[in-house]
Amino acid sequence: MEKDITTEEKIKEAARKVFQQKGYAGARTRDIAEEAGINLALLNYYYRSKEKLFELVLDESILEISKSLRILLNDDSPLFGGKIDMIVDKYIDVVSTNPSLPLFVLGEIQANPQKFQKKLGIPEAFISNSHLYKQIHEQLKSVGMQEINPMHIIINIISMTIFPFVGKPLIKNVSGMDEPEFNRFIEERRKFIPMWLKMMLKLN
Amino acid sequence: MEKDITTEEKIKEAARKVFQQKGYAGARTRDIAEEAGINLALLNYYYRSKEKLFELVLDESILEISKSLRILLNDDSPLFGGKIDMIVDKYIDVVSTNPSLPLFVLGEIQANPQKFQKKLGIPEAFISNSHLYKQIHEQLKSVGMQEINPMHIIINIISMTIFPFVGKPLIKNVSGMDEPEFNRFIEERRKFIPMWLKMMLKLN
DNA sequence: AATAATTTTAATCATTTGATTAAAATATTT
DNA sequence: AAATATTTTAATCAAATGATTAAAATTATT
Repeated sequence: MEKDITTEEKIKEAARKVFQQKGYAGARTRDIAEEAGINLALLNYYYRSKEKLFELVLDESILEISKSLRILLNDDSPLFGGKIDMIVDKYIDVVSTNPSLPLFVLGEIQANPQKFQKKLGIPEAFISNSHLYKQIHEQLKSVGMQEINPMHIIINIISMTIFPFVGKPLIKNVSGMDEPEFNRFIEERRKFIPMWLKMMLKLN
Repeated sequence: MEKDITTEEKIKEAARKVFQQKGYAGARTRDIAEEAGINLALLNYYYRSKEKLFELVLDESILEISKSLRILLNDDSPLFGGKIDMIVDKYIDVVSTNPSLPLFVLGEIQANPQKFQKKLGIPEAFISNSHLYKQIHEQLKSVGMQEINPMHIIINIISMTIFPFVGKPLIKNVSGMDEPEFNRFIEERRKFIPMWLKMMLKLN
């Protein structure tokens, strides 16, 4: 019983890894089986089909992304410098923990947009209902920049944080950074991104 | 003769479209043939194999990206507000013209990193030799922020510009924007991104 | 321990898919 | 116009790949 769950979980973890690296179309069920160290038939025994297994992995991936976004958006501490530091720090943590997640999900959406209409649903203008959105709106108004849609600032947080991970191989190449240098580069951004955001918001 | 080139070109354009949408693994040669309105065998007649055709499309894609980056990095006008406006404007133009290009290339790198080692080569720390890098360095020094690696600012330009395209479906979803709203959003960023960059550089 | 249920495996199937071939159609040259 | 070269097509092949099956191995139950 204990071992059953272990095998099933082992397959899902292998699937997650292979799907994230190769995408749905590029992943071979045999690759997943080998990665998991199991017989190919077991994959179908536990998960019926490649498609079903993929749906499972994808749903969990989307959930993770939603969760991290919700943390970012709905932290209810008042908006001042320290809050910006904190949410950026948390967000970088999440992305660092699963660096290939964003590119995986974005790539699958591009390959199969219609499938995601249902999966994502319409969260009723999710961002603009968030606490952070309203706080940014207030702050921008108070410094006379109410013509800026707070959405821009939120997209900037996400862009400046996630893009270095999405573009990592390319960035390492055009910058000449090696792995440790790149990691230091990311660590530096923990301080700098909040600083830049505060400038954008004329905060402090 | 005229018609030969047209057919050949038609196939390559169809391949570009299908590869960009589905990726190498997800693209069927039959899809490409159908998209081009030709018989499947013609694809192999002109390009030998799916792989060869893909290499061609990919090489051209990488070239386009390199080219746009070079424009950004090596503009030799002096660094002041107007220059920032100009390079960001140009860069948004390039990305708008081919919005699915970045995600395509980044996805293929993730699926097949080793292939890109050769393809990209090591351009001897490309960015840090650039004119823009040196200008940003000077500017940061002159306002007492020499501890900031200019690479950060360049990555910020690229992030804030490209990420909205890479993440477009997801952004539209979590923001509730429709297509025209999203386009207006991008247009707004033409003004805002230079403004934010000037704040980061304490320029003006 | 015997029986039953569950898990795992090896072998095989059927479909998809990249590629080839030989013939037909079309264009070019003589 | 005949001959030759080029382009296009329909049919087919072979390999890859997702999936199934029946039997073997293992674990749980009685």
